[in-house]
Amino acid sequence: MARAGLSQEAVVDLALQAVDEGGPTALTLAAVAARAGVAIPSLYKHVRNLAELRALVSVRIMNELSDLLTEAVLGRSGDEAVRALMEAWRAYAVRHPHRYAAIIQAPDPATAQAGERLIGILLATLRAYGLHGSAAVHAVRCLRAMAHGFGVLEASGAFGLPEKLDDSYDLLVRMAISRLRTAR
Amino acid sequence: MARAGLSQEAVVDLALQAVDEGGPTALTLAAVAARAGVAIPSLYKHVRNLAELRALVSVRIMNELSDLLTEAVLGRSGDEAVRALMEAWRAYAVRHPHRYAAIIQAPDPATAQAGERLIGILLATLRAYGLHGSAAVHAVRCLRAMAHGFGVLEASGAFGLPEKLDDSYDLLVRMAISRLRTAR
DNA sequence: AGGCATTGGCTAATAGCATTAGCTTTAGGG
DNA sequence: CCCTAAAGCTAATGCTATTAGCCAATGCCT
Repeated sequence: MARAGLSQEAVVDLALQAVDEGGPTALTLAAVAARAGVAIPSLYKHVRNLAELRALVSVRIMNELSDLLTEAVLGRSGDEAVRALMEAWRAYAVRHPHRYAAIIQAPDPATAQAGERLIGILLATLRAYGLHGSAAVHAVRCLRAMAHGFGVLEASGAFGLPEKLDDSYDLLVRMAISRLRTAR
Repeated sequence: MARAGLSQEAVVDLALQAVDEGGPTALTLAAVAARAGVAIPSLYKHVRNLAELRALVSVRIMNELSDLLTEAVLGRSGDEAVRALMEAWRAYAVRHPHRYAAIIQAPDPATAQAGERLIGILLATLRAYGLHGSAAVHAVRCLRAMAHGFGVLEASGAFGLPEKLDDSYDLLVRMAISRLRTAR
């Protein structure tokens, strides 16, 4: 029998595909195996169990987001960088709502590391405001809470009113920026 | 055989208990039935299926939160009201992290209604700033994104650094308030 | 080239879950 | 006192993850 030529990478790819199409609850070993054209137990050769697969998916998503944020702040600084960062963040959540909804996982070492990378990007962006140490940490947490909260709510359809979401997000970003400038 | 004397209310009570102890994934018909001292299929006399039970739990949680927020703003207005509101919100998420994590559900009519009640409270609180119509809607969305984002991240243990979370949240609230005052 | 260990696939079996069907018993109102 | 509606039950189905153990393909080493 010809081998399918799977790998952990490939399995995670297919898992992401499943998430994109059916949301986080559609990430099932059966769905991934079907996509791979393989029997379910074969997946255990590449992944310890479903929990690990979920963690791997989460890490992949966080890294994807980190890449986009890095690209967004390249060549910018200060308010402009923060605005670009926040816009890129939301753009990712809007473009891949299901994927974004799958980002939250039980805390485990692998995802923690991916999360630290994300935080590092934010910290670097805030250096332009002269924020270091604890002040920067607090500011980063605020940016995360804002972007993540908006992303989660938007992705889950919690904003039902007809007002434009772009305008709401714009206000949110201005809330962040104005305080950052004075919080030096 | 003596009846257990269940009701939809009682089933939701037990479901909430299960969520509190084991998180959203612990909300299973088996767990609820065990708590009720009843066979699993008996639950279907009180609840259409697991999805409906989840929605009912979500509604219950949102209403609980709404009650707390209402109480928090009673007798206050303006900045003080917003600060009390945000503090109460976070306090709920901290006190019941698992419960808070179970709040997000697929959009359905019942939860939508509970969500509108929450939004109504926020809108009323913002009236003190002279915010009406669209401006108020945008501001409400920002408050929701901030409080919810922080709550989700804190409840899931995403804030690992030693800096005090109280201070981070305080900065977040100040970000909101300062812009609200000038956004009239 | 040939042997052989490693690897990646398989089938079969188990156990937990939700859901449905259909039966029995309880409780309470005429 | 009956008898109907509600609330419980058991049994059966089908989906899920997971484990055990088998077999074939791959590729390295001589």
